[in-house]
Amino acid sequence: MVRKRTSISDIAKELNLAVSTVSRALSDHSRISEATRKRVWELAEQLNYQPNHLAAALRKGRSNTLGVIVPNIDGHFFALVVKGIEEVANQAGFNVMLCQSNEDNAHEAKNVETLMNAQVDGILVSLSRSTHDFKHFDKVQQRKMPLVFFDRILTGSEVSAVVVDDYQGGYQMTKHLLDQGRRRIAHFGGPQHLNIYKDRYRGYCQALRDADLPVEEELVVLFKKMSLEDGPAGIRHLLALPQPPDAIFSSGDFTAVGALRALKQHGLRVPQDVALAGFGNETFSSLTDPMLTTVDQHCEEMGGAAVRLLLEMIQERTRQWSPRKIVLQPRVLVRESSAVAAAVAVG
Amino acid sequence: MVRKRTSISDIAKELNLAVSTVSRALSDHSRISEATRKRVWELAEQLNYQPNHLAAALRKGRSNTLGVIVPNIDGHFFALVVKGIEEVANQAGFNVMLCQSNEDNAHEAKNVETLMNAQVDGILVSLSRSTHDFKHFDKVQQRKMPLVFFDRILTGSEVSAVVVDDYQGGYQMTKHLLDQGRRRIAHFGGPQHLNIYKDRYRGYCQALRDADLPVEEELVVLFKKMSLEDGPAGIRHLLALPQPPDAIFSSGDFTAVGALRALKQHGLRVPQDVALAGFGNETFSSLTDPMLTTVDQHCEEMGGAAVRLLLEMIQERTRQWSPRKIVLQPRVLVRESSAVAAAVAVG
DNA sequence: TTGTAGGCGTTATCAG
DNA sequence: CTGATAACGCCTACAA
Repeated sequence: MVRKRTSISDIAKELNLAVSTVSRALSDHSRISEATRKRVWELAEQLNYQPNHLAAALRKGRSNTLGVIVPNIDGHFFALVVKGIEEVANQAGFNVMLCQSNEDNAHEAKNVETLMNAQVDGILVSLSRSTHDFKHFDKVQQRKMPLVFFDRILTGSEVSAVVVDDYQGGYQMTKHLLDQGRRRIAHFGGPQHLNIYKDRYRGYCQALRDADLPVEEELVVLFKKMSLEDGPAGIRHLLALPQPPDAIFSSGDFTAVGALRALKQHGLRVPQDVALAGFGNETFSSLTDPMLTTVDQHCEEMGGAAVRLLLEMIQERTRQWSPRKIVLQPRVLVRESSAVAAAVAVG
Repeated sequence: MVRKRTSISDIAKELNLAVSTVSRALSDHSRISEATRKRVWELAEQLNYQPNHLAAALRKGRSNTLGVIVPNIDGHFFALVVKGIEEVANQAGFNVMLCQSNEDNAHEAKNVETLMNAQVDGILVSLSRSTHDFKHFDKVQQRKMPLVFFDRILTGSEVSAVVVDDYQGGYQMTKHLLDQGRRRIAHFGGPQHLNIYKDRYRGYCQALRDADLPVEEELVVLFKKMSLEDGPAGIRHLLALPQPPDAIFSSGDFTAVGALRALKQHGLRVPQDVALAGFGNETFSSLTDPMLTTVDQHCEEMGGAAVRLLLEMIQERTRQWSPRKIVLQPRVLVRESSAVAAAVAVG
């Protein structure tokens, strides 16, 4: 007794109506007599009718599904962004198809293909760390498929995007460390072809300059992955200097925590000997001892904003969008690792 | 100049073939002359033909999409499970549609509707913490839509599922604490209608009994959410006892870390005064000071296994599946918070 | 080996 | 206000 789904035509037959009439009754759209509208709805309810979205999608040319590509989902940041994306998308009646690039360029390209084939109505992307060019997005743009980037984009690219003002984040954080009286501030940074790491670094530099301090090359350490393990490596480098730093601003929380552990092992006290600040407000950053000063990026808002931007593009009939950028202001969270007297949020 | 996507019939026209021939050539399926096969593929390539999956899905009655419902995605556990799900699903040519229930029953019910309407070929679910019954899954089963639960299921329910042997996890962890010489071991648990919390608790009880120790009611604290904030609350309760515990086994890492912080604030040393163990191997559990002993659940494997089970069900033509359960063995990770001499992984 | 025809479930466009 | 009919793009008997 395998029940087939009831379709619009089942209802039509039962009620001696034309399918088109039923369709209209169901979608409330055109002019329909209240009487038949009611009859149709009641029977639909009774037969537990569920519209076949695939058919509708095929007919209408839109699937009501958004594609999302993120480097990964097991970090705090993207998990929250995805949460924001999903929430807003669902509210607007869109489903979300999720893909992870695993920080891999080739995988990302495959994801793009997948989503295009799945006929999504638009794509949201945050670039993988190994992505240096846009060529796998060419097809998307040729197809005039709405495309919005978030957080990670290529430096200097002209695309629609929602990003955090990483420059401000880097600037404010460095300024905070300066305000604490620190003068030799080191920096742990990530790959500079990604806007986020580049901008944080730029903010750091500018803050130093504004304080009439030089940017000392030996105090800047750039990593490829900004992983936990990079922390100890960075610390080794810094402590080997003739004049080690009295503060470190890391462009990522993972590396910061790695550094924290390494500093402790070297017998240095945080923040007394070395102040430490991260970036990203990962879950664990408030669970370390001392708790890590970091920068919050409004992850969920970012996801929501990205979806709204994408939906706008989808709604516009003229498929000629000019790149539009939304910039969110980050927030410095001062915690124990940077302030001798623990303080509250700033900015 | 809005390019329409090229369809199978465009190719057919261009090559003076029937659409069916092209279709077959493209899917390599039936017997086709090598010559035309080649011609078709070449033109397809040249025109950058992309199959319209919606149409195929409509025709074949399967969308090659799996639906996933998780309580949330911003914790380590589900993020990793989803990663595993996605990986295996993609390899098998399936897309993943993601929904979060936000630990809310009503939201979960809505998610189910959404996925059914999206015509997914099967659904993977981990129950929200506020879900006490299966009634919103009735329709899924009526429709004979493949359904697999993972991790969180209702205690004693007969469904296909992939779970961790939480009983063993609880047992082994408690045994580990006993092996460390602890005799008054407290337990922080979660809602008992969920298998995971119930089984961890059962394991705890049995380990005590096997050591000829009583399960003392005052040492067992059950929480609704197992959040970070529950930790301090639990600690307050335990320290107010005439005879406080010398160890705590928490059914979740968050509560454990909250407890860790509270213990420190009370001037107690971990593990010297109180040994502490969590459950879940959250990212942060290895970043605390001391590092937290916990239980790893093979999250990604769980996701993969769940997908494989679901795919099996999808492939079976007879839509008469008998509930099948896969049980993964957890792994106790001994770290600083429970062992005076830090040790290695056990089990 | 290839072509013909019908249909998956909806929606849109015409008439009536 | 309602009905008939033609797509949407693809697949699959069945026929040639």
